[in-house]
Amino acid sequence: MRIATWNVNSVNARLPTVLKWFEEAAPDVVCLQEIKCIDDKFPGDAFERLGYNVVTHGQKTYNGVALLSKTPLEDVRRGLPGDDSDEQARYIEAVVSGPTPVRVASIYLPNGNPVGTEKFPYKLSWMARLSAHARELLALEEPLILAGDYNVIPETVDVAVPEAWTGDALFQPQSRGAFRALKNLGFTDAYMQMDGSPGGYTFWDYQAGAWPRDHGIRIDHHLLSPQAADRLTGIEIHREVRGWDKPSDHVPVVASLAL
DNA sequence: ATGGTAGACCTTCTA
Repeated sequence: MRIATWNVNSVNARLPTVLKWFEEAAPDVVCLQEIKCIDDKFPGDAFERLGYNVVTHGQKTYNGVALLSKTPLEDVRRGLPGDDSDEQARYIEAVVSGPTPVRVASIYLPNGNPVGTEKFPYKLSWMARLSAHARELLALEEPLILAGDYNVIPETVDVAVPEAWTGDALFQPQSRGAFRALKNLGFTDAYMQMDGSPGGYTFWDYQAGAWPRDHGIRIDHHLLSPQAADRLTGIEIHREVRGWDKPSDHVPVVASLAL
């Protein structure tokens, strides 16, 4: 089973590109982020025609996440628990049915910039809520994958030009520490487990020639529970997609599991 | 030259 995560930066602006990748890569499960539309505006028909079941947690203009799967999605949760006043659509979770069911979450972690505004503590409190929820999910002792745009550069090897990111929320010690704390609950970072080589970037800014200069960062991650990590067989970063027409600034990342 | 691009959408916010 191949499980992908992709921040598409508007599913409607990018629909032909997204569908092209789906047809070429034929993933079994996809976690989308930044769909940038409400549920009613999500182009579900186009994905259903390709054989996917679709669940969304959308929002007008900003954010929005979705899960797509070739097999039915059950036990759907929309929104991260822990703060009923949080109106940002950044989390959806479901169980992918099959011989070995696997629980999958599509995560769009807050960016947090600029540091020094209310956005940064929002990021950190959202990460604390994610860790609290993840702890409960780990207690189920099931195959579990938390995949998405974490908006965290874990280590210096995960950024081409570290000095350009020192003041950025994605590379703050607090952000990186919170990511390590989440991982240390018992998760495996699929990329580090299967590859781990420097330069495994998943995002290149639209500005300042970041893509042609390969000034990227690795911020899209699959975190696997022990029951999922034991079945992990590979990780692929589809970086060529960044060179397509009208690309997202993120590329798809695909984890393979023996399920 | 305090830059540069992209998307939603109504003038500015988010990234």
